[in-house]
Amino acid sequence: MKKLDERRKKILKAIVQSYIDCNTPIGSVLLTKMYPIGLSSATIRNIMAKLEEAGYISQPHTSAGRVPTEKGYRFYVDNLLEEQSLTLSSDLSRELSNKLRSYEKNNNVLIDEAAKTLSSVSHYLAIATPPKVEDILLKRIKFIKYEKRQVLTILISDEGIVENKIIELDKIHSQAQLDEAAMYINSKFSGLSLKEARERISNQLIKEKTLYNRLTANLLYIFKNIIPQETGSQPLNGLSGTSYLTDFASMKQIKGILRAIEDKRFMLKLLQQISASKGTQVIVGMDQIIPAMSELSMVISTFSSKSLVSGAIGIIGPTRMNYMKMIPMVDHTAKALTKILSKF
Amino acid sequence: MKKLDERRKKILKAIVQSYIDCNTPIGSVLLTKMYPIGLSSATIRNIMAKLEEAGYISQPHTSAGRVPTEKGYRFYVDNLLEEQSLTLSSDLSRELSNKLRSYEKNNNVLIDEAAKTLSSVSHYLAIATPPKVEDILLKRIKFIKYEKRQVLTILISDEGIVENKIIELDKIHSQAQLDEAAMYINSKFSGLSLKEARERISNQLIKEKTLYNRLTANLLYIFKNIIPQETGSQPLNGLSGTSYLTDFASMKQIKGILRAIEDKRFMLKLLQQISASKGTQVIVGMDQIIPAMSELSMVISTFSSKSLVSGAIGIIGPTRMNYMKMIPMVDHTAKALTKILSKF
DNA sequence: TAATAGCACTCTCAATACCAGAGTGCTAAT
DNA sequence: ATTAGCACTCTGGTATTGAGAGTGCTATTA
Repeated sequence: MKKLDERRKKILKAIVQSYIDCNTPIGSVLLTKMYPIGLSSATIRNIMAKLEEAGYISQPHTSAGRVPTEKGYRFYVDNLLEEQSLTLSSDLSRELSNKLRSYEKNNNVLIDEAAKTLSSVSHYLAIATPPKVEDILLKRIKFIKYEKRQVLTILISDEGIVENKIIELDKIHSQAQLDEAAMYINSKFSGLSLKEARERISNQLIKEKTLYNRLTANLLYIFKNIIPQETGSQPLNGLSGTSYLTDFASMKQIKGILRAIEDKRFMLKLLQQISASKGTQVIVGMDQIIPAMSELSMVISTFSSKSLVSGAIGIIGPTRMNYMKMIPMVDHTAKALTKILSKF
Repeated sequence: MKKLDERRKKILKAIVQSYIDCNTPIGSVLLTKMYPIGLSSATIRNIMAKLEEAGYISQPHTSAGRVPTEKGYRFYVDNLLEEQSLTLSSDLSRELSNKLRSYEKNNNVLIDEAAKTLSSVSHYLAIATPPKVEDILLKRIKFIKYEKRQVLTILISDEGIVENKIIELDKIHSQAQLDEAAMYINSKFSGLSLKEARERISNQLIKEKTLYNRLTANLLYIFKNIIPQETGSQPLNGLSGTSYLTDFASMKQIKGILRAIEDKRFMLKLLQQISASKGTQVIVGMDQIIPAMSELSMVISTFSSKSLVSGAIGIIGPTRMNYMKMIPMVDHTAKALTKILSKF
């Protein structure tokens, strides 16, 4: 799998790069002209034949040039991109960071803006998944007497207000009573993730009905129902550059992508894929995830906030995209996001 | 402009409808076969020549059939669609209403869901603009002492909580002090629209600096800044069925539409267009609004909530869509939305 | 006199043929 | 081991052609 001698690597790299440049199958003659390899076209042809046999490149038809296969791209990304060349121009790097810094305040807007910036510099589709709501750590809950039997309930995490709702109790209670109940609930559940909190409440409500007074039990129940669920119906948070789709995707691919975006199950699969390992990674050929999305690739990276809740941000483009530019771009953006989120 | 005799109307209607059905230019012979008009193809040809001269239909090229022009569609929609035929099957009507009723709770989700339903039954792109934030009527503002100098500020309207934020004051104040300031502010501004409120505060802060004590002035200032602005950057609220685009739009059109959606200025233009008159209306040929969107039409309707704040919901499809089905669909959905929103 | 049948004409679209260009694999020579 | 040379193959663009569909005009009919 990995035993390609130096000469073959060199040729493969040249093929991939010129294919990325020209978007046209690469023939042996053309290659000798573009790259100053000290070899004749005939020799290149021999090497190409070997590379094809090994599955790294293929011919669209007899007597066309060669095109990298998925395996070819994979190898290129993994072994042929040297670290040193993966740097962002300092101009671009500054531009990315600055744009983001101006949106520090609001997390959702920040993530949206990150996707927007990424798509506008890459000219590909940018997507960002917000941090999983369920993993947010609860700081405290607050009940505020509002009007008659109505109570304003607020869920607060380190990142700010998570959820708030006006709910209606069956009886009128004083603010002091509410405070007492809140204090009790906080003592038991603050510090947990929302998911854990919900689960624990469910258990306790069943087991120890008698432990709580009526009000506390009521509020606990309400608390549980207020915790936002990962419904899968909420719209995709950061999504930008859909109009670039027409530049690099076919009708079929566009349909596939748009459907995936609306569907949201796509995002879940995606998250599974990438959450396995941290850092920036490249998915070559997305037909594994969504059929009809072959020929498309993804460069994606994870970011995280102070409380270690993490999301992902990246781009979707043609498999023949310029990885040398795109990888550092995504990487930088994700790191900038992490920096800003952690500071807050 | 309107003086088409009965026979010509009949022919125009037949042309438009069969073009909608077949999506192919309609010739005189074909027409006589499909519709039992008591006329021969030669006669039809004569009439067609007149209709073409008057600008209602056109030929893609000599010796192809005729295709309706925008003017032709316009006339068809305005004069040739009889009221009686514009009814929804009761099945579909029930389906639409039921689906919506299950989302009564949350306005934004409700509107999203309405768009989703609309796109899934029409197979076209559905869009919905949420009510203008600026027109929401302010019910009251509330300041809640939170922690040390921090204060939780909540904006409430008839529809529920509009905005909330934790802000930081320069000094510590008691809840009583905060309540007093809130009471004062409420007495002055509750009942106004958010827009009006903001404007008035600006004026008063300039003119009557001396009238308020330090805290009230501070809170007024904060209040003003918290009022959500129509920034144009917030993502489009209800948008569904983008993947259907590939079924009826060309690459160019898709690009145009996607760009418009991301841009949001599109929505403003749109709202201007339709807010002029209430009810369901048809925009034939959207190149007026967005160039590159010719051949596309829109069926859109307004809806409103209790406090008369109104939004719009509709579909975008090919100009040759089936208006007889689409108009009642959109109409019904908008009415159902209004019903649900008013009840709440 | 309005409607119609017939006919010559026009234009598109699909199929076919053809050719230049680019690329390959193989063989023989260096 | 590398290379030059050559015969062969395949695509993509450009003509060419013929069938099909539709029109406008004219002569005919009721």
